[in-house]
Amino acid sequence: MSPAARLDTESILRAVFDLLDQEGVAALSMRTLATRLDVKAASLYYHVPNKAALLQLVSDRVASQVLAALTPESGWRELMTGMAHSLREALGVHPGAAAVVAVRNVSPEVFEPAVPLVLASMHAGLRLTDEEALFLVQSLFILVTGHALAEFGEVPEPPAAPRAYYDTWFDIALSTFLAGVHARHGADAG
Amino acid sequence: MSPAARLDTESILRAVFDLLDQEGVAALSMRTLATRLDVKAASLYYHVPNKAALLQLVSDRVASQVLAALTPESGWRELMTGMAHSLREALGVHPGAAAVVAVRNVSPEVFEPAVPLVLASMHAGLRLTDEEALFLVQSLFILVTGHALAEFGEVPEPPAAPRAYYDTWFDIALSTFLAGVHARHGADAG
DNA sequence: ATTCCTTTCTAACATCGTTAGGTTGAGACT
DNA sequence: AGTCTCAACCTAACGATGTTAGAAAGGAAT
Repeated sequence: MSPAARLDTESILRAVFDLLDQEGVAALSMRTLATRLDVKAASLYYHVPNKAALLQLVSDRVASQVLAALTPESGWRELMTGMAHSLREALGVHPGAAAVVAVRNVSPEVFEPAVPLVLASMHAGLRLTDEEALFLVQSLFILVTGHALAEFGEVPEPPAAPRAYYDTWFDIALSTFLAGVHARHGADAG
Repeated sequence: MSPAARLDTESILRAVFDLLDQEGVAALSMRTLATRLDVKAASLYYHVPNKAALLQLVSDRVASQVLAALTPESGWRELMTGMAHSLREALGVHPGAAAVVAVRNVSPEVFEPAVPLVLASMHAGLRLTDEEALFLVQSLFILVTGHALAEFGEVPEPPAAPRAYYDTWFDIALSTFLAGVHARHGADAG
């Protein structure tokens, strides 16, 4: 080591979230980001390969938070409602991140470690293949992300409709999807 | 009129779709677009206020195509499967447009005219309020769009998985959602 | 011919992501 | 102590972007 590093990937990522939350995705440039960190833009490239990789980090961070919040040994319904709610909450805390997460697929390194837990829960009370289980979970992810995107289009402009509107929409979308999962794969149904 | 207009909003929009299809959203700049039309970039601004408005036109065009394909006097299931399939087909024909459509809400001017038809179909065989019906339709829209986005992330790079993978995923997501709608609101259920 | 009005142009602005190459300064080694 | 090394930052510049102001072009109307 040498001149006590002012920067690292983690601190940069934190600044990205701050900037995203306060100014929105449109205000996120390598220069505005660097300014927040009392540094020049080029310095960021020592810690991060490029902007795309930085945004992928944002997406993966949100996803890994959601996956880390999963409770093992739970049933499929608990898993899916938990996932949906914690994802929605994460995107509610970081509204500017919704537009970033929505257009990016989660990295396999982030998703794959959670697969066994997901499959175990999905098979607890459901009759389906592994492939079907993962498809359903990914679809739920898409549904929640897309919903958040509709709510926080271009932060920080406030949503067009009141919060309650999106809350009920979310509840309806979620419970409808879960009802479909139960109807098609529920252990007590066909 | 004067020097026989080479440009109009419609021809520009066509060129946007062509460019989107062939080179992807990353290659769509006002300059590349103008070059395709044998014109300089600034000329576009006589016909379109800015790039954001142009992308909104793309989104609205896709949406209005989908809504125009709806068959009146149909049941809710026919409506929703028809919507889902024609939206997926439209985004399959214009893969680069998926990223554009996904991050934009459909303009009210495009959506509202279709509301009566949508509500009539949704009420044919379903017990729910108007608000619930619209929520479900919008959720389906989000689901299909998000799915297409996962498939065609950054066109024209080919998808990571084979076509069949996304086909079965799509079928599972759609039929699960529809099963949920039926389970929760089917006229013969509770 | 001259005027008028629509459409396109040239030229420029600020900002963007990114790279090449120079500077700094703390710890390691003699 | 002096010197070397190398991580971590800087300056400066590149080309590309969206956008605007204002000039030019060229039919249509007088």
